[in-house]
Amino acid sequence: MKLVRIYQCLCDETRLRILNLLAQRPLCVCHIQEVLARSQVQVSQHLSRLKKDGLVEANRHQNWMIYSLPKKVPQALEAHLRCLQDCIQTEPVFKSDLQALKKMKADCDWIDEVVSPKNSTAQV
Amino acid sequence: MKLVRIYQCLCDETRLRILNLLAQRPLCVCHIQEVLARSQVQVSQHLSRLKKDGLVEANRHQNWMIYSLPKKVPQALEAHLRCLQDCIQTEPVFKSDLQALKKMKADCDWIDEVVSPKNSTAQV
DNA sequence: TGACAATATACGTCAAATAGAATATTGGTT
DNA sequence: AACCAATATTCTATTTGACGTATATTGTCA
Repeated sequence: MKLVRIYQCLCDETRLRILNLLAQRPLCVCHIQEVLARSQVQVSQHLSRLKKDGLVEANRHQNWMIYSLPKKVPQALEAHLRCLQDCIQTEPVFKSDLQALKKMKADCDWIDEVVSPKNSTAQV
Repeated sequence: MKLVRIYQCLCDETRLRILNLLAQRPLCVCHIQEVLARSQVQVSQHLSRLKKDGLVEANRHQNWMIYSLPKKVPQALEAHLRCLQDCIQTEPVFKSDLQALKKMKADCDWIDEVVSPKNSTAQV
């Protein structure tokens, strides 16, 4: 993957906010939409942009698309995502996004179950 | 400095190539122009873009503007520039730019003298 | 199957970024 | 002062990106 592509993905604040959220946990579109207070279309478009370049991956579960950071990414990308994580919390938007996310914890706990079920028969 | 600004600077390949060159040594516009085989205007415009956000600094020496990476940059920027440096050599363009630069070494050695003169009276 | 919920895609529009041409600026030289 | 070399700026055309509206897709459930 070309280096410049990474930066082209990261050069939009909405996408940075999305990645910041996904760095916490897998989420479905509606949760992201709610935290960012952006339209469904906008969130969806940014997500598909990120997916196109492999910065996120998507898995459908029933009606919901669960987006997450891929477990395994190219080395350059991994380095940059780590660097991003190191720097991002110094900015208020990102911090408050995480707080908003925490408040919704109950709403998205089921996702953790789906992604890494403790009991493999316990599917929703 | 806002994080997204950093990425907006880095999301253009020409600018990445410029930064890659400047990571080696201070250079004047005409050298960059030659290595990148881009027009004077284009190089100048990208440089002024980078300067606007503090990714490079400029010092005039006679007819020449000497561009260089600032010694001291904000922490987030520094982290990202380091990350960039770690990753950039895996791509052919950047590697060959450095080789082209080496071939011009003789042409730009005077810059090193100007930037950090061994003998302070030895100005061109 | 019909209706609904969650998400995606298509298309048009507007703003911002890029590149090129022409011109301006700055400093040195004669 | 006239001229030249190096670089910057302005103006304009073109491209690209973001966003909104409308619509399509996919899966669930009655």
